[in-house]
Amino acid sequence: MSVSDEQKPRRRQARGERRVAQLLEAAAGVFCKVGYTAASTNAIAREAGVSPGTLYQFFPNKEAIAIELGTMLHHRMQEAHGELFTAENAALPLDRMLDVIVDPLVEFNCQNPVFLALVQDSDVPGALTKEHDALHTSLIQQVNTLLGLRAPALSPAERTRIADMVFGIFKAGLTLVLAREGAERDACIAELKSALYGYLAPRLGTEAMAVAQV
Amino acid sequence: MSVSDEQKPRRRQARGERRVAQLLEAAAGVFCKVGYTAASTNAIAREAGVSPGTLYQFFPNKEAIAIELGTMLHHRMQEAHGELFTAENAALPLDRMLDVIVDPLVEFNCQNPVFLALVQDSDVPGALTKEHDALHTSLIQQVNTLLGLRAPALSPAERTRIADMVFGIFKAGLTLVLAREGAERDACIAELKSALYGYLAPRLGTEAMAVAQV
Amino acid sequence: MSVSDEQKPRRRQARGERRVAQLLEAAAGVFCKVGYTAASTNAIAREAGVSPGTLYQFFPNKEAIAIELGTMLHHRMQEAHGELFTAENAALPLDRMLDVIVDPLVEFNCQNPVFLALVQDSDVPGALTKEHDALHTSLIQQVNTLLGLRAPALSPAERTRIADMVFGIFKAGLTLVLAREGAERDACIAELKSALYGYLAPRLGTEAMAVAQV
Amino acid sequence: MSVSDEQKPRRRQARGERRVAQLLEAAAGVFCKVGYTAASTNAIAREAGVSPGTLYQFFPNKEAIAIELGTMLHHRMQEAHGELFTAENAALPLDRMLDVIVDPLVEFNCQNPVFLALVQDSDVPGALTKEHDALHTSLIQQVNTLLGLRAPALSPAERTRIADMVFGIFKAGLTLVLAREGAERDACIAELKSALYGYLAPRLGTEAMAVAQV
DNA sequence: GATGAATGAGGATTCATTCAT
DNA sequence: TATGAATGAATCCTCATTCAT
Repeated sequence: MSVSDEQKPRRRQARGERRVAQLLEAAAGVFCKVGYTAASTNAIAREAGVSPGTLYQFFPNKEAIAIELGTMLHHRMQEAHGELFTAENAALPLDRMLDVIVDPLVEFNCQNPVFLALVQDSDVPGALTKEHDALHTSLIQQVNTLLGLRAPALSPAERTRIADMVFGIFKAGLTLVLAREGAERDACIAELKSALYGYLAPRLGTEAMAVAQV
Repeated sequence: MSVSDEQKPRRRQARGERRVAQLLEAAAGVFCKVGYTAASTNAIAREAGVSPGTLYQFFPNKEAIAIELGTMLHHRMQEAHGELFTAENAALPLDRMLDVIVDPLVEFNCQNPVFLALVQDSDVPGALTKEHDALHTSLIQQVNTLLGLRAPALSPAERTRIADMVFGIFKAGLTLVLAREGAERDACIAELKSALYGYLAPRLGTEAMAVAQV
Repeated sequence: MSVSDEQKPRRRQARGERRVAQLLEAAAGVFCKVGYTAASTNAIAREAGVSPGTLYQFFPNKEAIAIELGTMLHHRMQEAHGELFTAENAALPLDRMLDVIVDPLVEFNCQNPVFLALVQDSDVPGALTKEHDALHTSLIQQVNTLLGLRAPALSPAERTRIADMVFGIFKAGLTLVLAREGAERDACIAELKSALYGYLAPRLGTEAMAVAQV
Repeated sequence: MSVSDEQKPRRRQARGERRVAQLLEAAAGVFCKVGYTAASTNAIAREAGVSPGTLYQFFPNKEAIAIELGTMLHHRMQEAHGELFTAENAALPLDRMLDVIVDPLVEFNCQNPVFLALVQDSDVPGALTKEHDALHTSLIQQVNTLLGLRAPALSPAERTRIADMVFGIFKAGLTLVLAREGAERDACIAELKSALYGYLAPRLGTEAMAVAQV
């Protein structure tokens, strides 16, 4: 088949994908401004400069927007910073490990503040379903896995608890970070890392680990 | 004023206060179930067993309910546990200090889970105004003061930052605590204290302080 | 308790009941004009001269309006004409029985044409649920019972089938009747009775029955 | 005109007719499932596996689909069973006549249940315009004509009335028939014929007629 | 004070239809 | 032709708030 055979369909898809991107961006803005619950699909459509009907041609309902937005952010984050919760990183000295993981995450969240908005909805009861929670769950799972690599002696229950706590501290710190700018913001980032360090040092040790050869 | 002049109003006040209490309790239930934003005043009135009109005889609008609920919880907490952020407590060894402050706070929040719901709304943009934030602000201020007592060398900016972070960690931990029960919950409480300890130890020192005589 | 004790509540109820009546009447009009499916709750509210919100203070949804309208018509019919499917009537000569039963039914339907509109919805798939169907079911059941009195030899299956058919013929005839006026209408009524007579005569006999003494 | 001039259009017509058939079949399915009013053109297009735009390339609006579906069914019926309302059939003994006419009609409707759905819409006010009614009208006209052949003494008004009634009874019976299966269904068909027999016997006589030579 | 009826704008979502590609 | 994106009015229904009683 010729190129044009593929281009025509692509253009159609392209228009749709552009719209989807546009809508997700608009949704991001609205979610940031008023939170998921108070965000109205009409407002999102308006922000995107399209009619309500158009929105519903791409998303079956409001929650689907949040879910897709979450997925997209997840992808975007991995594209931007690669995999962060790796065995290599897990083996670094604790302070290095935190730098290497927290800095990109914070950086990403500063540029995509919806991320936090979405993830905080997980703590508002009734707002979302399990699917919506996928982003949240997946992130905690990654932390959990990293903990397993770094401290294999921890029981699964302990690991889960620590992962939950780490993620909670991260969200809390991120909230502060995003509410500040400039030097204030940087100080906050340092504070967050310090908090994580203080919490994790007794559990993970501060030294680099010997890594198994591959 | 004559006795009767005072009694009639008093009775009304009494009835009114009962109503207010009734409504606040109902609001607490609804806020916990669906969050502030999604809570409807009609639902609150229904839960309280009164008509919507009655609700509006005691509160000018939905936000006022949240505000007053916050105030009430604040009072109730002080009644239940006295002042926690005292100079005496500030002088305790860090682990004791955390026990003495965190345990009652957690205990109180387990019995009044709206507290967290309200305080978390502070992180949802658009949901509330400054007034609503009073509870939040006041609590952070108390932490701030305690930090001043415990570590007078900290700059105000540092103190504010640490207080914010401490409160963030506390909210995060509390969220986990309230989502669990029994032994799981207790382990979470320990985790929370451990996180605070790890964060604060380098800043506040772990030893008891010599207290100035009063 | 004094009379006033009862009157005050009554007045409140009275306003509501007036509204309900008003809304049901409006719904009747709209259902007649466009059918149940195409009828919009906003149109009903508009027809009743109230806001959409008011409608929903009395009915939880569109179907409930139809159900209540059906119930109300059922009651109204019994008030207007008493019980028609009685043992006495069942014992009359067939032509008399039809006069005695069909005439009041037709009369009632001429004054309440929604009845037919509602009952015909039972034949449109997807339009209604079981509850909505109650009116329909109950009427057929009454025919069924009458058949049992008149022709005890019929098997239950036969009786059900005949009742269904009788009701179907009745609806069909009624549709014709309501579409005509004056002498044409009267001729149609005669036609309907004639159809029922021709159908039932071989099954029920045409003579009066000996009735058991009471 | 050259061959190619005709072939291209022909092919298009051919493709078009396939599309039309596809769409009509899809519409039949949807109308049966939810009724004409609740059927959405989007749903029909989806069911047909084409886009909404395509649908509107063949039909100017929703009603046109119903109309054309009616026409198509009409043709299909005549193809399947030939002309039923003939002078020969009119001359048969009444029970034979009913067998000969009703059986094929019922048979056809069992295989094309949309027919009934469409024809019942004629009784839902507001749903359709005169054009939509063509199917309905034409069928009644055929009954009317048959009555004229069988009972020339009837006045036109009487004939119309009887034709309407016959058609009403037929629709009512058909509704019952289609709601049942197997032996139940057969019993219903017998019931329907019996009802028509009882109604028509006094008007048409039961004996065969002498037919004029052709 | 208390009630509950009333409001009407706004919520999510659908739909018949049109249009650019 | 076929597509599917686009529309915007209309759907059902909810909500914070007000008002007559």
